[in-house]
Formats: sequence, C-alpha cells, structure tokens
Amino acid sequence: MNVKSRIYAEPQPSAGELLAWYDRHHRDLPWRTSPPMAAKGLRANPYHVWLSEVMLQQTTVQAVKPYFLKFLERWPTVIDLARAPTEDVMAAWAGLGYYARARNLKKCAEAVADLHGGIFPDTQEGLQSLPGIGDYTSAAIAAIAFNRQAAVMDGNVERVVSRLYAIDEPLPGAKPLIKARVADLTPAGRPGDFAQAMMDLGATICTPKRPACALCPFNGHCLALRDHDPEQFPVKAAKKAKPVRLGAAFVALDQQNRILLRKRGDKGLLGGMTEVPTTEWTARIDGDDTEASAPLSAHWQPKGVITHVFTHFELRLTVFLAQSIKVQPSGADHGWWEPLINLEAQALPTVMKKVITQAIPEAFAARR
DNA sequence: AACACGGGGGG
DNA sequence: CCCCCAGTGTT
Repeated sequence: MNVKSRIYAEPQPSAGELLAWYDRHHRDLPWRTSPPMAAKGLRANPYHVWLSEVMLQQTTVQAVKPYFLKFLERWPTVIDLARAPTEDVMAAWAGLGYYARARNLKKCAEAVADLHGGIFPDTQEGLQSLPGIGDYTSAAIAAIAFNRQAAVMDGNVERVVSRLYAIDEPLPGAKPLIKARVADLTPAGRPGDFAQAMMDLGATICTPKRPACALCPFNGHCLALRDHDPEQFPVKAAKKAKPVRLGAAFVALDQQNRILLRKRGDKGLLGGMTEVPTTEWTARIDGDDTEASAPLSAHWQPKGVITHVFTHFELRLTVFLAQSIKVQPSGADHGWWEPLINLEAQALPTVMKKVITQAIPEAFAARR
C-alpha cells in the first residue's frame, strides 16, 4: 500500500465496532454463553464448546442444533461420552455426515477422560494435539472457552476479511494472508465473542450472495464495497467436475420382517457406518454381474434407482428387494438380520435410508 | 498442495 | 441446478 492510499484510506476496522454490533445482534444458540452472561463472568463449558465446534465443521447451525441437544442430553459430560459404546455414538451421529468426525469425537473424549482427567487442555497447542481438533477448532475452543487471543478463521471469516481488504488472491492460497489480518484484528479482551461475532456477521450480513452491506458494522471500511463488488469475493480456485459411480443395493427381508444389514470398515467413505449389501460402486455397471453379486440367492425385484451426491462423486444405486427369505444358519457374510422396527437405532447414513425407503416406503414412517 | 470425506438449505 | 457451509486427516 503506498503512502497516498494510506493517508486517504478509511480508518482501519476495529474489533470494538464489531463487538458493539454483536452485543445488539448476536444469535442465541444452545452452546453459546450470551454476552451479558459472559460479562458477569460465566464462562462457556469447554465440553459444550468442543462438541458444538466439531459438529459445526462444514455443517450449518440449523443442522447441528438438534444433534447438539441430543448428544448433551444423552452424554452430559465428556466422561460419559468417553465411556459410551462407539456404535451408539455412530448411530447418534447418523445423518450429520463426515463420519470421521464421530470416530475422532469418541477418540478425543477418551483422550480427555483418560489422559487429562476429564479436563480439556486450555491452550491452542494442547487442544490441537487431540483427535479431530485442527487449526480452526483449537482456536475456537481456546478463544471461546478459555478467553485466549487466538485467531479463529473459518469460511465465514475468510469471506468477511477477503471483502474487507478486497483480497484478490484466490483461495485456498490466500489463507495465510487472511489469517494474518484476522490475527491483527483479534482483540486481547473478548476474543471468543469477537470470533463468534465475525462468524455471525458472515452468516447473517456478509453472506455469499446478496450481502446486506447497508447493515454491516464494517461498511465504512470495506474495500470490496468501496472499490468493487463484494459478491466477487472471495476469489476461489476453479473446481473439478464430479464423476458418476454406479452400483446395485440389495434390501433383503426374511420371514420375520428382519432386514439384512452389514457394517462398513472403519476407514474411508461412510467408515464405521451400517449399510445394506451393495455391489462395488464403479464407473460402469455390468448388468449380467448384478444378480450374481447379490448377498444371497433369492427373487430380486427391481425397485428403481436412487441418486446420492457425495463431496467428490455422484452415486446411482439400483435398488433390489427380496422378501420372505428363509434364513440359512450360515447365510449372510459378516452381516446380521435386524428387525425393521429397530431401524431408527441403526447407524444408517442418509444414502442407505434412501435405499431402504425406495424398497420399503414405510420403513422409517412406521413409528409414531 | 491436493485429495477424501456427507448432507442439507438457499438462491 | 449450483453454491456453500463454525474443517480435519491423509497422502
């Protein structure tokens, strides 16, 4: 920045302006200690902050709320979570996505319970040594639960800051530059409120499309607003096309209305989750091979195709149903027969709920 | 540095 | 339909 623009630029944005806005407009969220309460010295519970932050990774506030309340009711402390069966945690997480988070959540709870006496580390370094806690989450917990002056940067903050300074370098390359700006802005007092204020601002005012700049506490300092079009920031690197994968899924019911289920391996896609048997998911499907790869010999009835979009590919599964199967004692490989009435308690990812609903429309509507 | 990893809501 | 989201771990 040259001398002239330094002289004539607007005064720098300050944390105080944002905190004043936050005091008036902050959202009331289940894991949050409101600014008035925080001012009276009530500190947020590190367990609550950690649980919410892990759930909020790449996930919207709206989606997280019910899961957060359910987890807290079922496992009130990190010790309770550490002692819970992993299958229960996976089943409770089902539907939230990114299931490595649930596996790491359990590992992290065990580490805190067994290695730290049930007390979360209170530094960013200590927190980041735990499973599932990276750059963002360690900074967020350190700032929000322990009042540390940590620079919290997520997708919202990247957008706000890239607009504030009209940063034209594309993401993710611009992250170090943005992080430095965030560190400069983060105040020693109320760093947790500042972080949450930045994220609230990004979620409600400085939105990806049609930002409400007229309502923004930073609208006197925003270079993207003054000199450009805020909607053009942040600049992002081009993304690649999604390939399609195909396969078949088999819904088998026995004579007692039980469904054949399997557990997926602990690593990789949908790791540790429950599924119905399927073929491999490949670029092309061999029609003659489909029947042969069914989990057992039966009258397989085609029930249509479901589509599910993952982060990096689109999956189309042809669904087959077989009913009134006589279960052979040593029949299913690695699977088990689960009464349909228990489906709700299984760790079924959304794609598998789609498959089962396609074959048995009333499968998940039966209760209540 | 690039890739793998879910799911849902908004425009 | 496309975009994005309170990112982390692996390679």
